[in-house]
Amino acid sequence: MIGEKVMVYDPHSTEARVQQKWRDANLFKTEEKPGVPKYYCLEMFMYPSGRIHMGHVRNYTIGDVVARFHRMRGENVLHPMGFDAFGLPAENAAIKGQAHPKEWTDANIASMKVQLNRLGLMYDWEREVRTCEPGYYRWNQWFFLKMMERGLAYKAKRKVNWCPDCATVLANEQVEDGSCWRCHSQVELKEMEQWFLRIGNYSEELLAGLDGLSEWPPEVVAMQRNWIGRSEGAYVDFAVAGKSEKIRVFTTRIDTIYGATYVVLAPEHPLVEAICEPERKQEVDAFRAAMRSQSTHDRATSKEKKGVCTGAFAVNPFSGEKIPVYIANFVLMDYGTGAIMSVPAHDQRDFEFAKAYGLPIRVVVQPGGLESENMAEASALDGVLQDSGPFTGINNREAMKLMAARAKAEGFGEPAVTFRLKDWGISRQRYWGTPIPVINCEKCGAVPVPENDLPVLLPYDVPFTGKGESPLARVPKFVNAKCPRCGQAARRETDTMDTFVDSSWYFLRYVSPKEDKRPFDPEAARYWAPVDFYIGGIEHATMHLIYFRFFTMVLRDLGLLPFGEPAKRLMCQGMVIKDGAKMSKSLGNIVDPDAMIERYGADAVRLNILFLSPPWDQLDWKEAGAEGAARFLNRVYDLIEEAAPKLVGEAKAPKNGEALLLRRKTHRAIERITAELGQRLKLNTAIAALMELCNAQQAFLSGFKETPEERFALKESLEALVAMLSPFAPHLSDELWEKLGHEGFLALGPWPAFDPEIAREDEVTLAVQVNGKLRGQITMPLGASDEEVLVAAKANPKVQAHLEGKTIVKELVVKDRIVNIVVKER
RNA sequence: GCCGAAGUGGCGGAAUUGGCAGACGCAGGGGACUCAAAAUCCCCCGGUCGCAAGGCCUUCCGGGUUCGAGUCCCGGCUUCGGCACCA
Repeated sequence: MIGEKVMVYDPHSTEARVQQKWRDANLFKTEEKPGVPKYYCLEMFMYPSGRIHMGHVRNYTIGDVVARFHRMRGENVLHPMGFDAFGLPAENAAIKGQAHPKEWTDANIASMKVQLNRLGLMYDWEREVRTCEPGYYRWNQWFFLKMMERGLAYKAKRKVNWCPDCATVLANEQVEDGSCWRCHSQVELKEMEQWFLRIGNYSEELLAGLDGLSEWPPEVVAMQRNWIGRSEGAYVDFAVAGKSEKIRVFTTRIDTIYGATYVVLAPEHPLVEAICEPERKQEVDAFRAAMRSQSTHDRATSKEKKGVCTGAFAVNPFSGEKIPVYIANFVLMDYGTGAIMSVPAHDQRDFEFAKAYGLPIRVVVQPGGLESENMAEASALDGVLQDSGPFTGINNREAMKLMAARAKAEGFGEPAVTFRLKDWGISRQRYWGTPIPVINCEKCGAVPVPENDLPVLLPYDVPFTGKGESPLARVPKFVNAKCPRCGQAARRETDTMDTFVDSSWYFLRYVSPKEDKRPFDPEAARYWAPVDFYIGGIEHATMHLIYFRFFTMVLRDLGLLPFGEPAKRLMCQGMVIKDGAKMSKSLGNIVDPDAMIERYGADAVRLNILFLSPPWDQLDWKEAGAEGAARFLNRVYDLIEEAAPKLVGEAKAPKNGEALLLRRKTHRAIERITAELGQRLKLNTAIAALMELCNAQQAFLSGFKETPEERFALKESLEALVAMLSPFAPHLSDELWEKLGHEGFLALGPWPAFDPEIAREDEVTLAVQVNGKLRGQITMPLGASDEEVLVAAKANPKVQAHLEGKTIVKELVVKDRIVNIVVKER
């Protein structure tokens, strides 16, 4: 009975006291230690929105547990935190007149740091990175200049999302169901000059690199693969009858080219003007205008195939056949060549369009029994070519290669690979971001700012109206500049960079955050990078995590890094929801971590959020669970309080009895928990194992006989429990470690050593089945022979009852596990 | 539509990857302690038949492979994510 205890532990005073000790000892400071194995544990840094939420608590607690575990095992752990401090919410606060983005951001960071520290997270704050500081963003500008030098950054006119009411460009993320997220007016497409980074140059490597990411979640790898969207096929040039123009199409099914019955251009295709017959011009112009005014959203969601004929005819280079040229809504300008050959018999979209406009359908790939006249849908099956000139009778897969080769040989096409991944548009008409380091000169064009003039500082005093172009355009001191090339008056670029640029290389800044001559110290980077373990939300699978990989490859090609992949292992933690819905202000179901900590203490909050489910599963937050976690911590506290005084005295390793059994349980727990934390990362079952060990210790203590053997076993077991609890509940553990007579901090170890000799069972319980049904259990020495096991199994009365009057057909023994006796009626 | 993940007690979830389904915890029921309550401690807790011993059923549904399937294969249903006219 432990029940008489009056004093229960108070998490608040304990946590405050222990944290003070950590601070006094500067326990979380990190530096390179040559020769000591390093471990770089990184959680995606946070946007300083003002308050942390349960998603942050989960993400950062997972990272903290892993970081602490590795540190306890003697590795040199880098575990930094910083702030993704540029971005729209800060600017919106300014537009609403609340505060300048800088003040708003700084205040939020200050309060969020307090919240993070309350959780007891092991961060080396001397390495903190804030992307809105000139010391950080100047390197964004520097990378941009390097990319310009290499032709990886370029300016081009592209269509962007445009909100007519706010008179500004919106990022894709700011378009909600085709409407402006702020004023809800319909978003239009507008052509604007934008800066792009040539991520497309890295398509092949980004794709190939996925094969090496064996420690990334397969679903993230799959998402990236789809996003990159590699597609093998061929370009084919169709001459336009009676004109000099040629239409280049991209197709993955060149084998079906004899079945092409028309050609379609995207409405925006530059050739439309030139090839359109005069009598069709009016109709064509009207259609193009209609497409132009249609929102991105409407165009993407309406599946109806619509188009008009241009009156022109294209010549099939294989057959010489003349087929009509259309423009239609389902052909996109920004994929392939913006033009397709249509084969209605073998492509569903082409089929639908042909049906709607009465165009011929012609089967050329015959899988067997297919008739052009009565098809209900297109056929994508393989087969033998028919009506295909010299290729008739050849298998279509074979024909693909032959036909692409022929196109190349005859000069009207070539094999080709296209990607869905598009170059990365980084221009934002915003204030709170990295100024793009370019000066626009009437004579010299877009001229890079000389390296020596970096950083291009973001001016402080700007008008925040929320209307029109970037607020920077209204700051004459910023805009007016001299062309670095010719010295004439020129205009500074007023767009700022997408904030995904900031987060693409922050992991490298942490290795030498104070460096001011270079973005990072290459020596330190060689020591710490790449990241060993990276944790964040899956929502970044095709955004941040692609940019992050792309930047690493570019930096490698700039000679700054010896590797091209930024993170070895990735975990995406699951979303935290409440009552089946995502936590949000509008639903009023936000759980405030501060209130939870107030009630149960940081240790209990940490333990609870990890115990409820595996880290990668969605988690429905239950407040009741925190009570369970707090209860467990209290039990551990009581246990140590009661046991500690009894541990003083002679201790000797037991050879048998209850004490040996406790040692066995202890070492099995060490084995299990070490594997969970080191490899599997199912932190919930690691906690369950701690609870089981604690239960065993309580039972042991209630019958404690205070012999040297029992003392030895209990002391070892309690020390293991407290040490293994410490990554999860670091405050209480440090306190209890002291009660057990130790000095120092558990963050520094030791992690308990596992002894397989002690963990090994000498007896096992085997299940005995008859015809696959459990009928009894037998206890045998470990490693008992099949014969011995069968004798014992058949001697078991419950088993016997089921063998009586039957013939044994087969006997199976799985060593140390199970016996199955198969019988049939006599 | 395509790609991916998942479906186990009242609930969150376990199950060493083919070997005793339901660990650990939450909620619930019963008891102890208490004048009483809280806290704590002990016992029970998938369904069903049975006084009991015990039997039968049970991992979304239907088939299959196997001595043996939550786990593997085929077909279907449901939920959640991602992409979405990508030629």
